[in-house]
Amino acid sequence: MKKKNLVIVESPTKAKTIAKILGEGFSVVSSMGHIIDLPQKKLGVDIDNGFEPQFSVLAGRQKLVTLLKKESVGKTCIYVATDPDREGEAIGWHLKDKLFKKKKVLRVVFHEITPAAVSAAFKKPRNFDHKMIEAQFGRRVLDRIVGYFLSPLLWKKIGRGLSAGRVQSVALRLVVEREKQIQGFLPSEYWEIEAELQRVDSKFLAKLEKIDGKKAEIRNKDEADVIVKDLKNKTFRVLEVRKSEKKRYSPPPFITSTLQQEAFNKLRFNATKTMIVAQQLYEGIDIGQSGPVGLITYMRTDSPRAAPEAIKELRNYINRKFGKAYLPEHPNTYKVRKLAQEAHEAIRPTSIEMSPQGLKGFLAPEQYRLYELIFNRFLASQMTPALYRQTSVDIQVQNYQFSASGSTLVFDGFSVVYNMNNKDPEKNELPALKEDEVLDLLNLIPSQHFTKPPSRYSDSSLVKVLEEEGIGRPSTYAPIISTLILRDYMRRVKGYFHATELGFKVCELLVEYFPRVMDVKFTANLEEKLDQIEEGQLNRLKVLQEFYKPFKQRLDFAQEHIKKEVLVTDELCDKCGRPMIIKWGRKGKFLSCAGFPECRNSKSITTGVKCPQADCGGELIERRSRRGFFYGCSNFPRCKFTSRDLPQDESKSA
DNA sequence: CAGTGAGCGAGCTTCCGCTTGACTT
Repeated sequence: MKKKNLVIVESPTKAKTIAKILGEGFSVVSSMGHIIDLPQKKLGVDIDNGFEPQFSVLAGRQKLVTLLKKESVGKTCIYVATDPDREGEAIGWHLKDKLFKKKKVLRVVFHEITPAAVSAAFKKPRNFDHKMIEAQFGRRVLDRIVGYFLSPLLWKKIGRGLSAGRVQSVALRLVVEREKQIQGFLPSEYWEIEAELQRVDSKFLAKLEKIDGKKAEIRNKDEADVIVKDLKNKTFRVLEVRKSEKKRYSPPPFITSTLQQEAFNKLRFNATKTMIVAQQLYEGIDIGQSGPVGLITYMRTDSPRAAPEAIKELRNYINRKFGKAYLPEHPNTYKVRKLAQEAHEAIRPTSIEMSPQGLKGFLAPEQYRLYELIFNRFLASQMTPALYRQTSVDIQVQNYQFSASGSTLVFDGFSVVYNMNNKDPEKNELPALKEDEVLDLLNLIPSQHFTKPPSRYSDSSLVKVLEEEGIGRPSTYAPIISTLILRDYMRRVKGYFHATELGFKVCELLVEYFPRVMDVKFTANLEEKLDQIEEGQLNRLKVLQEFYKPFKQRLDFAQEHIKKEVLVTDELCDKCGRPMIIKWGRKGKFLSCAGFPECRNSKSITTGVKCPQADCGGELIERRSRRGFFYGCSNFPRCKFTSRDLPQDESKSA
């Protein structure tokens, strides 16, 4: 039978699934994201003419355009089934507007790729939502203006090839500010005193909490010694025993941000690796059936909702495998984040019957580990809470008060399959205690501590803040991190981000001259306005005008007032005697004669660490390649020494 | 996982958000 209709979706995997559901009569092709966009080489926004965007076919996408046109020949209707969010609406509209102006084009939306949802959607197609498209155009144009105005400012004032943008620059700010907190942190000493107590034959530890009714603050050894001495041979008496029951609720199924966080915390995958492996699971694995099978739903999502069919299947599974006690009376539901667009459902296994163990032989080790994580998280999401019995006890010793607490697991619930990162699980088992009971003091243990600075961001914690603040989208969390590293604004050292000197410089310039754009809340405010455009209460032109006027003023001011940074060193040019200055080139920093271009002398900046190769005499230089940073010898190519880390220089440790 | 580079500045770089592929060395 001849196919009468054309369906366009965004992802090829989705195209395959939908083709199967729709069957005969529909030809399904994918756009692979945006085909039409602003040009890359120029601004592409007519600022004086209502900020009109100049959209054209993206470089390298012409082939796809030809294919789509060919596919459309002889079709009665084109159904645009791109994702049901702002971007999807715009992708679809561009297709209609630029490629199929004279054709019959209808919009179809569904939030789950299940036969029921897809069939229902095709029964009630609609027209394009122009308010939604306007909101996307507004977002697109604002981002273009911010990025393509600020980046050249950085080229002019700091160095070539740098970049700035609404999202990346705020992410950079978070990392830089954390770095500053760490640099400025002064550790302060404090002491804790624990008492080892005994009742009949069971022992436990209690901590000194209060002195004279106030929080105990012990600053040094002398103070601790005085207290320890004072406490010896005193009576420890139980003041109060409190008992409570605590529920720990099951976690929601994964969305992109939480998957990236947990994959880092539990598997040590960075955000990019998590997405690569998830993509493999989504696209399909050969599991001995005819053709590959997609093991998980779409991995770029901000919604924790799961398809009703999937929840039904899961509840049956829980009942069968774990029993009634693990199945809540009603399905668990989870809150959707405020800025979520909910185009896709949660990340979950496509079938709960495909257990990780059963697939182990077909999966690469990292695929297995990620699939197991996703599988167990989804499983846990529809199970009953874990139940704990908590006991806490206060113990009085004259004007001192000690406390101890312990908790015991009464019922494991969801935690039988998924471990949330609990704080130290109950090492302190408390005996049964009664009020007024006197305890034997076995030992007093004072211990020295220092306050610690906040820890640096990791893939996990950075993605967490970005998501909480509404900065970036599921498809961009991993690329944001990659960009900041690529620009050398920060480096990943053992999984944690260290802001670089360049990162500091760029951040400080932007914060000083563009405080509004650099505000962490800027994106959330923008999102509110975009929502208002979608609701018809605001128009795109107004949003852009309000933003642009003060922005342009600040830009002009910055252009005029920021002096091109010249970093003079104490080194002198060995050709002309003028001082050497630091410049940022394509491959990082280098020393240039201040007399450039009359004197073209340049040198590498050495680390001051000698090359460890015997009889080499060179010094190590930081090098930059496509794969990141490393240290090489100044005598290259004669000496080919390289190292990822800076070796310890014995000549320097005096 | 191993291995990355050889001058950088004079005409180039850049955004955010969708999505995967890849004629060349």
